[in-house]
Amino acid sequence: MKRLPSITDIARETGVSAATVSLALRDKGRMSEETRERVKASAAALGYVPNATARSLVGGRTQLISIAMPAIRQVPEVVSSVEYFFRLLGAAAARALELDYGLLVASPSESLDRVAVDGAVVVDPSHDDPTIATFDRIGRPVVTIGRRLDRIGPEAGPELLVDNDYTRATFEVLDHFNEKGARSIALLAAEPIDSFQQDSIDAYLDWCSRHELEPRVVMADSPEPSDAGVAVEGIVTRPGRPEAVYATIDTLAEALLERAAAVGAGVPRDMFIATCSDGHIARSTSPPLTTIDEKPVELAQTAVTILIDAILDPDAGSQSVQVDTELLVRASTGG
Amino acid sequence: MKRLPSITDIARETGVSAATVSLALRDKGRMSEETRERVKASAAALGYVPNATARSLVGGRTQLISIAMPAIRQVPEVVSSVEYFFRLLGAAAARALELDYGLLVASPSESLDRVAVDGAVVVDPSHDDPTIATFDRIGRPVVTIGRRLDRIGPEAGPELLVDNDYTRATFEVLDHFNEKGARSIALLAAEPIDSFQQDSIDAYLDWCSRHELEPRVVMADSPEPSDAGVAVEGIVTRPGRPEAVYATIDTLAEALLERAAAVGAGVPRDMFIATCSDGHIARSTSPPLTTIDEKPVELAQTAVTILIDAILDPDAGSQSVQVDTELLVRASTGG
DNA sequence: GAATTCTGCTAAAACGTTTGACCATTACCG
DNA sequence: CGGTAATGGTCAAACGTTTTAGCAGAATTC
Repeated sequence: MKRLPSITDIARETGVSAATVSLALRDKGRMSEETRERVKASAAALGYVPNATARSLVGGRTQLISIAMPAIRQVPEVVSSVEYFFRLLGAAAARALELDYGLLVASPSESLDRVAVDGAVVVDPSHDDPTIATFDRIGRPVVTIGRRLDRIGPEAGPELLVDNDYTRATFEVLDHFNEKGARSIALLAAEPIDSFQQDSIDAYLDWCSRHELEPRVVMADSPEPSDAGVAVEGIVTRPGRPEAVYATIDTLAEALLERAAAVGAGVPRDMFIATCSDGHIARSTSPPLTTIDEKPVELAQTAVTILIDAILDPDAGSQSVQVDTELLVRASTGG
Repeated sequence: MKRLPSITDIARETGVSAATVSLALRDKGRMSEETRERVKASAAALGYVPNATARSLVGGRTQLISIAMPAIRQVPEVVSSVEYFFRLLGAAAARALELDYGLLVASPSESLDRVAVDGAVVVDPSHDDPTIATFDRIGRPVVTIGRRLDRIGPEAGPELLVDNDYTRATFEVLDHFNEKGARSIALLAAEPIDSFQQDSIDAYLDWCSRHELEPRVVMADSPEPSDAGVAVEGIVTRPGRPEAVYATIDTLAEALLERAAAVGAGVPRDMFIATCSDGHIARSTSPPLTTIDEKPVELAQTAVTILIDAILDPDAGSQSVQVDTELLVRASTGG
């Protein structure tokens, strides 16, 4: 790799010291306008580009943050809610760039063996995420999108959390079903259960007991349509078919819809369906699905903003922000 | 940000020099097994994490590469082919990690004002990409996924390119239409025309002239369904409706399919449709769409591999790899 | 028993930048 | 005209590593 012009080269060219060059280029320090201009001109002529590494070394900061999401590792296979994750990623990158940070794509479980980033965003953290453990230990901030299930030890830093209020969102769906006249409501979820699904299930059970309805939670082996077959079949078959189903994941709702059509159960005529994570799937089924829009763009923007605040002021305390979801009512629940 | 234990702290602890610590931890240099173990034990006890910045400064490499894709900036809006880009990104990150590199999400048009990465992958490069220009100038390798439209100046480094053979892919689709008995075939594309669409159009025109068929290229204002209305309408209306349409983008095909259904034109009964970029859209329409699978995972893996090769051996020459597409025949062309 | 090789380690330079302390000059004040 | 202030810079340390050259002593060779 060829040697790039450095601050010292400019210094030699213009006959000033390296310190002056450094200051001149960043419009700091005291010097004559003429010197400053000469330095800048020389820098431009030489095609000088500041060396971020050297800058980081003295500054102690890399201006880099990372984002870890489970979905990214499974990408070669089918990932549910691709659109959700992609939006999350895109919005995070954009916000980071605005704040003059770079965004590094990490995978969870990758327990960084070198210090390279100033902080991390972790999406849907698992309970034993080694990245989080390491970051806690070395005192680098981590903001999670979705609740942390661990929170271990006194060494853990302040809690930085961005999340949707899934309890409220679930209530909203169930109330909507109720208003539309559904009396028996089932919930369809899939392994593995993350904090989001756990919250939804809890809220569902709570809601059912308040409304004195018999809860019915059906679990699929995975969000993939092929693995959801049995669970979906069980819901859709005739005796005991619920009047409404809230599926926690869009692929589940899609599978359910297909199966319902196959056995001649009309949606929304015979059954309502709603799901979480608005995206292409929900919009393009027939009928289109009523969904909870989780506002991934806001989630990511908020997370990055909080993270960078925490980097700039390490002594600031915990921060916990809830991003409101929005119920998008579509034809699958009668418009 | 609290000061982390450094190599010097370990040196003091164990009573050896910093150089020895550095060598010990990386299993290099000559020293007694006992010393090596003592150093490692001390490092572990102190919770030492190597400082990547310092390492980069002396090594001249950051172990970081970036990936730029147009789609990432448009993410707050609707992005066509989300799945394609997400897979590209995920596969690139995974491959980079395997090779001990970090992947930075960049946006095109962001003309890096500091040197932070060792090389870049640019997806669907535009003709005036400032990132590419800068990288060329400072001698950092860039591999593009999709042909470069510029290639300016003698200073430009070797060409590093990964691409699908869209000519071949387009021929395959058209031959498939032909075999199925379609006589009039239209092509539907959308502004802005990138290298991929240009290749497809050229191939289409070529194919038509060889088969002595009248070509019919229809352009939409953008890939978004809302902007494609007029173009789609023009194709679908009765007199002169083609027997088959190849839409270069999946959202176009989807819009076309919907409009066809609306005017009572059955697919595949009255018209065949095929599209590019396999993804959820193509799989879930009814009927499902015949597509060209571009193999994004392979594209990204290859790109990252080539890039890192070029970083490790800057004097190696140009590299150009074609990744084979696969025609996935589905119901929209009669199975 | 002198020359050579091996072993185990260290010193110091280098990477490119930032920053705080300092130092000449020249200008200004009363 | 002596003292203070402003101007326009420079010096050197520091950031945490890697790497090359070298050195003292022990072991081996002939």
